[in-house]
Amino acid sequence: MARAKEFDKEAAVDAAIGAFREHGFEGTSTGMLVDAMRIGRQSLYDTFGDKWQLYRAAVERYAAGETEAHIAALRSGASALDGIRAMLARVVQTAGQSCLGIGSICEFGQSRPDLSALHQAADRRLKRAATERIIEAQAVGEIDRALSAVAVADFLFASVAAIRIAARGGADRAHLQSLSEMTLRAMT
Amino acid sequence: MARAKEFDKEAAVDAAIGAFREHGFEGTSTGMLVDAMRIGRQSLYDTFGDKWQLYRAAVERYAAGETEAHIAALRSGASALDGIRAMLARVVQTAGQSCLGIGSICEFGQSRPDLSALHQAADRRLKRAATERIIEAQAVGEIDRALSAVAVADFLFASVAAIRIAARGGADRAHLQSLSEMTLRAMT
DNA sequence: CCATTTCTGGACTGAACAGTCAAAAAGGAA
DNA sequence: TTCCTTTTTGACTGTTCAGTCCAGAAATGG
Repeated sequence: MARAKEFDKEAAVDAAIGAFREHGFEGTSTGMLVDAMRIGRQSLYDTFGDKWQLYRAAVERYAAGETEAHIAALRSGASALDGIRAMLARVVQTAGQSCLGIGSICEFGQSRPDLSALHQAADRRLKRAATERIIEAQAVGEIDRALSAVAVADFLFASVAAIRIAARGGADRAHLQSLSEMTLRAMT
Repeated sequence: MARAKEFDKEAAVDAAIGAFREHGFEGTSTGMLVDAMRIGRQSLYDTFGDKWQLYRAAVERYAAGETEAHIAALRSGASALDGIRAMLARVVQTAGQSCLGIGSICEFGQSRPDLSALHQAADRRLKRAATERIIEAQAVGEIDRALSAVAVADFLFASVAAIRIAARGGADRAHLQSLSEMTLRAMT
């Protein structure tokens, strides 16, 4: 055996997430990453390969955490609709920090298949969970039965993106709250 | 007097818009701009100052054109609601190209006041026009009178952003169509 | 046709960039 | 301790970047 790593890999990725979400991939230099992650330059390259692979690792970890939080909120409510409300409330509350997922999609669109694959995987997981909860809500009449549950789930996460972009553009809490109310209105 | 400019400044900015909307500010090099705009490197610096000023000019012109198109669509319909439908239909149809406004907000957030000022100006103009039309629609009962017209306008443009991001993320026409229908559902 | 200005193209500059190297330091196993 | 392996550190490399400079060609109006 030999010397053990001094830093925590996941904590380092979290720090990278913080840098990338604020400045994007192109706007974040390796110097900024080294500073933010508090590790040596070589450790970065040894551990993650290169800047792009680190970015992918950051997007993947961010997506996993965000997906988990969304699903936990969805399941938290007493009723299914309460779960959806809780999810939107969390989005409004945390909208002060920009979303790495949206930033990544805006910056690269469909031009990097390896990145798109990460987004699609998170998206599927998220929409499956939401669709289940929406069907539940429809069963008890909390959400209009005439609507396609999948279409409602699509709309729900499109609205999450809308709220986050509005926040990034400078909208205040009250405006975001209003957007989330309109979102709920569309489905009930 | 002396030689007149050979290239059309506005056409050059349009070409810059094409480059910036696809790759963002940081992702677009001056070399790419010179190629896209079909002008000499020196002409670019003589005419626009530097890369950032060119970017601002691009965002400004893009915002002006997009605002104009949205307002024209809003006013095109026989009824006010038809105008809103027309606007959303145009957004769905043109969602194949990424939006420079959204890209710009995602990339820079509130960190560049000169950029934020451009966005705010376009936003105000757009929301004023939309609010007028929404009030009109409420008067004839096409849109729920219980809603705040301003909140509906906010939601409408948030939904435009949502549709465009969904498209950038790979959603097909049918999905975007469904999002626009849900948007209309929230206000009627 | 001359003076003036602009366009073009390429060469250039200093800074910032992503990524590498090699020596020093640190841990565990014998 | 000694030896081997890995991490760390900071200096280093070649490239690309934004922006400048220059010289010649082209176009306009006096």
